[in-house]
Amino acid sequence: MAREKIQIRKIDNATARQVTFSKRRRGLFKKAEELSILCDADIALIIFSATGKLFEYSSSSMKEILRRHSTHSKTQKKPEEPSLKLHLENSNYASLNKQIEEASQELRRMKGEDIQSLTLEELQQLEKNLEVGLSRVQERKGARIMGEINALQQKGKHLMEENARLRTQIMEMSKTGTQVAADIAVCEEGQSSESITNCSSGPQDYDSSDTSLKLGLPFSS
Amino acid sequence: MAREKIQIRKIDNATARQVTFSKRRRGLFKKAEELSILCDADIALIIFSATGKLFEYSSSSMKEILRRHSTHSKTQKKPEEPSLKLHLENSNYASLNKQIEEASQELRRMKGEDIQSLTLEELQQLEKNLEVGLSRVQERKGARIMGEINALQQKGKHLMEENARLRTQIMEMSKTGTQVAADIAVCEEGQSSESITNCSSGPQDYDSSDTSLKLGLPFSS
DNA sequence: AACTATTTATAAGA
DNA sequence: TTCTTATAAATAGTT
Repeated sequence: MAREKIQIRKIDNATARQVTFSKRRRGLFKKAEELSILCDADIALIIFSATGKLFEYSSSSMKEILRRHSTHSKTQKKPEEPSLKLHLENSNYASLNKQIEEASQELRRMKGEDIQSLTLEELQQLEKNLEVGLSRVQERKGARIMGEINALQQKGKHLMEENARLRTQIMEMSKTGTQVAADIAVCEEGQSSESITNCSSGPQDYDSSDTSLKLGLPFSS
Repeated sequence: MAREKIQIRKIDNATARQVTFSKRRRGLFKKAEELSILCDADIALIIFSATGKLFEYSSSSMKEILRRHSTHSKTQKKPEEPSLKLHLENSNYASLNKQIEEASQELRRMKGEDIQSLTLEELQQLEKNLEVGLSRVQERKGARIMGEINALQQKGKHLMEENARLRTQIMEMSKTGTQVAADIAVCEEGQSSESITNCSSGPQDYDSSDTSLKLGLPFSS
C-alpha cells in the first residue's frame, strides 16, 4: 500500500519481514481498538510472531473474552462423548471440532458474513461485472456496426435507384434525341428541383456524408 | 478515513454503527490475514459484536493458537512443553489439524472459495483465460462483420463506378447525340477496352480514392 | 525512525 | 445491503 504494490505472500527478506511485522502489527492493533470503540465490540487479538513471540490486544479482559469464546464454541459445536483414551479421543475431537468450525464459518460466509478472505464468489462477482461491462460495450459496438451496415445498404440502394434512373434517362435520350441535354446541364449546376434530386442523391451523398464510411480498420477489440 | 474524518468514539446512530462494524470487521480480518501471510505469524482474532454475535478469524487452528496463548500466559518464561507425552500428543493433534486444514482449504479452492492467498498472477491467469475466450469470440465476430462491410463497400464502389459511367455516357450523348447508344450496349457488357476506359474515367470525380470508403467510426476494441 | 509516493480503507451518499 | 466516490489512513521502499 505504498511505494509499490506487494503480493500477499511471505516476505522473503527476514529483515524486511520483521519491519513489516512491526508496522502492520501496530496498524492491526490500532484498527482493532478503533473497531471496538466505534462499534462497542469486544475484541481479542492474539499474534504469535514467526519467532514465537506473543503479542496480544483485548478491548476488555482477555480472559473474559476467551471464556466467552469457548462458551460460544461449545454451544455451537456438536457435543462429543467424553474421552476415554485421551490421545486419540482428543485428536478426533479436535479435528471434528475443527471441521465443524470450518463448516459453520463457510455457512456464515454464504450468508455474506465473516468473509474476510476473498471467496471466488466475490471474485466472480467482480469478474462478472467486468463481463457485463464488456458485453455492454460489445452491444453498443454491435449496434453501431449494424447502423453502419444499414447506412451502407441504404446508400447502395440509392445508388442502384440512381443508376436505374440514369439508365432510364439514357433510354429516353436514345429515343427522344439530345433534348434531355438541357436537363442534364441544369442538374449539374444543382438547380432544377426534380433533376437535382435525381442527380445528387447518389454519389455525392455516398462520398462524403457525415456518416461516411471508412473501412479497412481492424477490429482491434 | 473517508469523506470526513471521524472521531474514534462510539457511533451514536445504531444503523451507522452496524454498517461501520460490518465494514471495519471485514477490513480487520483482511489485515489480520495479510499480516499472518506476509510475516508468517500465527493470529487469532475474536470479535463479539455489541449484540453478542461472535466473529472470529484464525490464521491456523483457533484451538491451537488459544492453547499456545494460555501456555504463554501461564508460564511466560517457559514456553517449553512440560512432558514428552504432552508434546507428542500436541504434535499429533497439530499435524492432524494441519492435514485437515490443508485438505479443506484445497477443497474450498476447488470450489472457488478461500483463494485469498493466491497470488495476483494466479488470479490473473484465471481471469485472463476467461478474457481470452471472450476476446476470441469477439475477434471472430468482428472479422465476420468486417467481411460483410467490405463486401458492401465493394458493391457500393462498383455501383458508384457504374453510376459515373452512366453519367459520362449521358454527357457524351448530350454532346454527340444518340450515336453513343451503341457504346452503351458494349459498355454494359464490359467488353470494349476503349469504351470501358471512357466509361470508368468519370467516377474519379466522385470516388475519393482507391481507399474510397471508410467508416467514420473507429472499431476500437 | 522519518519520509512520501501509492495503495487501501472507508465515511457518506445514492 | 451494495456501489460509488472523495478523503483519510496505512504502508512499501528509501534515506
